Amino acid sequence: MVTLADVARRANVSKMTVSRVINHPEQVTDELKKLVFAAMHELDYRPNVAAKALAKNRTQIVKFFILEEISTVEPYYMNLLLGISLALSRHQYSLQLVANNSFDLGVCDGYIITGMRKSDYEWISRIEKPVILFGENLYGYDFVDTNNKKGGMLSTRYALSLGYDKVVFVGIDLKEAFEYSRERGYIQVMQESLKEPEIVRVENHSHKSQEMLQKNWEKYPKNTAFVCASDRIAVGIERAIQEKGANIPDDYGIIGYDGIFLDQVVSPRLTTIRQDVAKLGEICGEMLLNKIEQKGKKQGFKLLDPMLVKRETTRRKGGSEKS
Amino acid sequence: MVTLADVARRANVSKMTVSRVINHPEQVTDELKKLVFAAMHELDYRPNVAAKALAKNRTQIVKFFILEEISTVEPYYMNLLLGISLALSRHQYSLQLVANNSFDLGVCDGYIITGMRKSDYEWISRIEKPVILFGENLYGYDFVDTNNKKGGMLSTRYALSLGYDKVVFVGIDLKEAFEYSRERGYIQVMQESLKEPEIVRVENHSHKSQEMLQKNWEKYPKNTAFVCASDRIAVGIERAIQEKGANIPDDYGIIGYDGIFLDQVVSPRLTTIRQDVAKLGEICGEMLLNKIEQKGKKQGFKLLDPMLVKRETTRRKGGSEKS
DNA sequence: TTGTAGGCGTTATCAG
DNA sequence: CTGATAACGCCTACAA
Repeated sequence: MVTLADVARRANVSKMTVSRVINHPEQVTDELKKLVFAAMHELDYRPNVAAKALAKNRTQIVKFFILEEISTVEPYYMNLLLGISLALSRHQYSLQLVANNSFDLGVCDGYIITGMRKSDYEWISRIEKPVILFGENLYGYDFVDTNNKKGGMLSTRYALSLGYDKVVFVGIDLKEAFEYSRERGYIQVMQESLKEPEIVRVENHSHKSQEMLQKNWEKYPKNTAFVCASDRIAVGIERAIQEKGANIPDDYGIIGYDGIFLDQVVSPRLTTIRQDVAKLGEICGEMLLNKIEQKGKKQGFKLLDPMLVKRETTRRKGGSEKS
Repeated sequence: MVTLADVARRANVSKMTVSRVINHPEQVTDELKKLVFAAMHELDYRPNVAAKALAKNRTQIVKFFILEEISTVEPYYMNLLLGISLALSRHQYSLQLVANNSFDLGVCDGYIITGMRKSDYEWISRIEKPVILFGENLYGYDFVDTNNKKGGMLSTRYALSLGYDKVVFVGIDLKEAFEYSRERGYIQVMQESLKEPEIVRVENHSHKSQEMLQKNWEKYPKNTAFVCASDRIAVGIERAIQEKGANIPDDYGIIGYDGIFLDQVVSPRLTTIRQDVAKLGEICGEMLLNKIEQKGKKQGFKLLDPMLVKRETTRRKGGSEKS
């Protein structure tokens, strides 16, 4: 195993100079830096994480809390984790996952928390180490999310542009910020278009949205588009329409939200709002590492713009659009 | 921070005695052990992972390699990861995820690898640190999986018991061990029942199995059951049958394989073979930790029995069965 | 069975 | 700007 000392010997400097080249390069002359880098490269030096952690009184571990029922967790979480892990690895951090509401905080340098609901506010506020939330919130916690309002605007605007007469928002029956933001985007675009918003909310299960539409079928005449707050909901809407024998996308349009996995596995494939979840994960990781580095300093929030993915549950305007 | 030294002082023993109580309790008298445990408890002592790692020349890190295209990865991987992480955490290990075929092995104590194909054999065999595969293989690597043959037998036997006349196996178009095992289970039960096996293979996408069935619809008369090698495939089969306006489960039965997420999100809900993926993950983690502890000693393999989950894509025999 | 001394690889601190 | 020294908390090896 190559250590700092080996590199130091090779470069004819002290261990401290090597250490500084790594951690405080601005304190070292360019000349020495060059020498040291060369030596590190020749010897293929890999810093020893444990030693660093010990010396700095760190763990180099981040915990990822999933507060939702794991069975209802969206499949895109896998991508989120990949992104997080990527960012952490770059800084020699690694990951522990915590689910099932085991409130044991354990030993680590910081937390990424997802699926926070109002009721979690209290105990999260007690955590002393740095925390970043995945998912927007109104409690002042630092967070990362897609721009949910923009997502709602994107899909609504697109539905209107395709000439659907009635555009209904099918939301998730949760009083949470991300949901309100998507609805706000919908409402804003509707009002700008001088249309009356119409929102219905269901649990985030395909069978619930399916049931909702079956029961209220007569409320939705032909030429209606359903702008949904999740792909799960969109899938249920799609099934209900198919059951009625109506035509998708000519009579009815559907736009989902999430764009990972589920959208691909139905037929016709969902037009949806895609979030770059892996990227979001990366940003989460970086933000947390910064916060750790800065002794818990507030980081604010970061919103990533979502994209519209045009597929088979909405009409074509004509022209060639990507599938 | 409470250290070994603090505990030692409190218990009026040396640091080494405390260390021994933790790592080699058999070398310490019961009397002292009691004292030490009491002291640890009173002080809420938590061992410092970094220090331990440094002293033992370990990293306390395990890498998880995903060799499949991440976009085709099954949603159940999230549960697998939770299981792995749980096992690792118990032994103060943490996790790094690696995807996108970045062949950088990095620094860690061992690897869990999933999605290995024949072409990966070569480079995996070069890895010096302990490796456990998730997914059965014929190359002598230690692995953890469900009993795929048993899974194939379970679903085939159930289909036959429900009186479906023809029972067809819709497999995944991959020359891999897990697929062969599922097929073997199917074939064995068919032969025991003096029925002719009939196997068709498609890519593991719902649209592919759907297409297959659309094209070959006339081959499958009423009273056929499709035993599928994945829920994805089963979902496509279900859609194709519905398109034809045939009745599920009376005219046609469907049984999937995996039992996480996808089975719940279609309608009617899939009868399927469920794997306890989180448990599998836990076992993976434990097996790897053992292997690390035993300096790379061969661990063999561990198969977990899958379960049949009876839902709505197969007939009822009568009686009350869980949904 | 228990204790002592030394070292694991890194970084902070202080001196030059 | 660079170097020597002393931690960081634990474990191995050896001594008692």
